[in-house]
Amino acid sequence: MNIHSTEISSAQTDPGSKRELIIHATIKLISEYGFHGTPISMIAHEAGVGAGTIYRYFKDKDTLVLDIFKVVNCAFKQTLLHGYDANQTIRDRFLHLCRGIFQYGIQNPYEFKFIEQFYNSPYGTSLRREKLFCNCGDTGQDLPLEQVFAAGQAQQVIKELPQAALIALAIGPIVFLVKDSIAGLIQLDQTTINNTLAACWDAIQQETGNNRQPVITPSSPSTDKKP
Amino acid sequence: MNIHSTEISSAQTDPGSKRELIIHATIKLISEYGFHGTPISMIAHEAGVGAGTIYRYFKDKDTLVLDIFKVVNCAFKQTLLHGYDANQTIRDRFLHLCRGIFQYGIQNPYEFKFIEQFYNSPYGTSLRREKLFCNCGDTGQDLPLEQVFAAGQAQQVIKELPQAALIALAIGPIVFLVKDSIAGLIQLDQTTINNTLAACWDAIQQETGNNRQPVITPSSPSTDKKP
DNA sequence: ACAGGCGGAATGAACATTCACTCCACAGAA
DNA sequence: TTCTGTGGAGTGAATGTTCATTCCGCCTGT
Repeated sequence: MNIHSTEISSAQTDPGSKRELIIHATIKLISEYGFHGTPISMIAHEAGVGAGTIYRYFKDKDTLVLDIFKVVNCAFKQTLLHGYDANQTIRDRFLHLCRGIFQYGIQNPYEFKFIEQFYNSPYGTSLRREKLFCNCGDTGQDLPLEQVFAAGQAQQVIKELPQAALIALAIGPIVFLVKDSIAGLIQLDQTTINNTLAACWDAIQQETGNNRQPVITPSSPSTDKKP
Repeated sequence: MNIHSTEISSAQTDPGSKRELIIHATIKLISEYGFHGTPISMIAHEAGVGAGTIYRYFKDKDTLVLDIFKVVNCAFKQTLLHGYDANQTIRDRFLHLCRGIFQYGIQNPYEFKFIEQFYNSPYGTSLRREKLFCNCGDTGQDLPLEQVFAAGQAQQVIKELPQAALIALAIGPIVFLVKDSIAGLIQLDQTTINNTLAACWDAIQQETGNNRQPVITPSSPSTDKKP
């Protein structure tokens, strides 16, 4: 068997093995310095292995990072689905998923920043464009958050905005805040998290009527491109 | 006079000059590939100048990027303040600033991603931590968005959340959406922008009473760290 | 002719990757 | 049990490449 295969064996999940040491060192360093900012020599040093050892487990630096991303991204998604109940209300399902992102980010700062880095890299965006990034066991269909939005819009509980905008309104603030937390710029307590999650819900929920204010454009007349 | 000084002279703002060509090439490439991902040779080629020429205008690669960041970041802030009226309502001032970010990002995708990259780099976060990043003519005081939040909280128009959370709720979705737009994943029309801005306001505004729902924590009992 | 901006080859440092070697666990012979 | 041969994990110096930076000669305007 080729040792470079991505098949999961006991040797590949045993913590303390060279392979796991390399993976953790890579996640930690790349989350901080980025792909091009972390030489193999630095990874080897952080992992406490020889540089050559890394090439016993991974074909090259690209493969190393790509393989790790797949594993970390899948684990992240699995975490979100833990305890997820499709029979709950739209709001509760939404809060469950968003809270999951929050908690994952706080508990796994290196993995969180690693995923972030990857998604914002040229490779990440091309993956996202081709929708190839969701083959971790799920069938390539919509993410649960997108299902919640679709269901919520059908029930007129969630605003009629493009999916991308809803995702931005939900995830954007969380990613922003978690990054600040990881950077040590703020200290997140449970109350702030709860209130922020509630605010995210306020952003996407469809109000039932009364005093909705229109958004007027004061300066620019109308710069629509495609109506 | 030292040519490496950051003082602004006519030679430094004339578009079409070697210096400007280098700056624009750097912004474009670094916004796409990041600092370590863009060699000087690539910048020289993109700018259509010799590699050595870059060192006639900038001491080294670090200085090049840092100098550009200062200029771009200041220009960005100036754009936001254009047409800003401190006598408007909290909501209108908020929308003005957020709309400005949106428009700046769409009209200046390279500069936008460049700023993003920088803020998320180790250098950027340390700058943010030390609050040194706002010396572009302003007096180092709070950003206008923070002033709006403070005033809004005093008037009980804006939620009692930490400033960092309010900023995340306001800017997070916009950054998220603009990045998707730049990556070509979505097409932003003015209606979507308006509705997203309104949703951002919904996220931070203090509701006047009635049916506020509490956010309950289903699984975790209470993981507060500092009450 | 000459001063200085400019390009790009030259330079040395840092990098990704390779490879000849060491070390160790274990199987089989004695 | 002890000795010995073997295979494969592990190593880090060696290799060739790429990078940031320097330097020198060309070329243009005066």
